Amino acid sequence: MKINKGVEWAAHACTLLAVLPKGWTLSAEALAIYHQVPPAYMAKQMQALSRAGLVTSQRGAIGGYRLTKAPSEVTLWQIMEAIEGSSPAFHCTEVRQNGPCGARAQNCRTPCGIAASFFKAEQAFRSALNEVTLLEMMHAAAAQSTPDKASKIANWVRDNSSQPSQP
Amino acid sequence: MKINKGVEWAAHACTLLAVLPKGWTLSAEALAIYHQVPPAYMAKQMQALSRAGLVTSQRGAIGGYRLTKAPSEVTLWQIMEAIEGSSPAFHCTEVRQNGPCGARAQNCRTPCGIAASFFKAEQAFRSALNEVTLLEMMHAAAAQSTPDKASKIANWVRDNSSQPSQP
DNA sequence: CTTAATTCGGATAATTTATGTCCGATTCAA
DNA sequence: TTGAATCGGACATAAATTATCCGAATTAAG
Repeated sequence: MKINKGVEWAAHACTLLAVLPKGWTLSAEALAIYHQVPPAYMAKQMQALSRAGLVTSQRGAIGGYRLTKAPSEVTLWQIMEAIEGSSPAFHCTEVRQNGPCGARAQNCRTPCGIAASFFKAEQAFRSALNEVTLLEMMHAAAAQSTPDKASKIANWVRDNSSQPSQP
Repeated sequence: MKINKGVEWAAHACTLLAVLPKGWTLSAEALAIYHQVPPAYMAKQMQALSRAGLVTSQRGAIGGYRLTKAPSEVTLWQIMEAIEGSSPAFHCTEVRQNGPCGARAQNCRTPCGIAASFFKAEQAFRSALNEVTLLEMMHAAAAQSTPDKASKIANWVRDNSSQPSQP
């Protein structure tokens, strides 16, 4: 069981987008440079976030991404789900129906004890991630940051973000 | 994020070993036939369970596997850990130290908010699996079984298990 | 209105991991 | 001694992750 690297990148990218002035955008390339990760792959994660509706993309000359919702309305699970999909990690292959003593399909309407336990555990996992919002991650990052670093970030964001004209 | 197929097989195998008369064993091949899965790959999972100490292997003629502990002392997490290993699913690559605004390593002694949240969620996952014992899985399987199937299993186990001599 | 610049987005390779197989060395009962 | 069975590693295959490329779309500027 391993969580995609893209989930980590997407979470950090969203945290950075959250500190952006309202209406401004950061391009996928800028996000890749900021986090020092492969640009094309970073772009792929952003596209997944866009498909999931967590970010809005702005095309064209000074385009980029911005958050769709307020940071308090975005959870870590939503970000992970956008990248990894929502299918369960434990995929029951109905082993109980196999072999010389296999059960009939008609007696397998409800999941077996093993599958049920894994579903429950995964639900606990999702719930824990759903309780963490982007706002809290921003605060956690700010708490670990130094004043020096904070201004460095503010300057970099100012120099690398853009404000598309409003329609 | 996907859980190895072997985890499911190992869980079912342990559930079957749990109904075995005390001291008797089932070979990896018998377990593979019972669950209708590739014998060599089933054997690989059993070897992992053996390394983890959950089952005891008996080599030689009429050898096989038996549970090491009582079913009430074996949890679903122990089985999963034996197959998948205990390394976390979320591997933090310390993205915060990268790029133009990267933090210094000396300021990264504690995990960032994102990594901490994932660790917590994984802990919830593990705890949920740790609360499910093999005994409960036996009971769940028995509850879903029919009298007809129960005797079928009993007969099959009688015909395919063996009782090594005690030292 | 045209052009050039810049972006997103899907299609496409490369790499890593998971899955599945095979065979010799070892162990034990008959 | 022999045969049966396991263990463990080495070896193929399939799948998923990781990474890259290039066209279509969009927009600012000339």
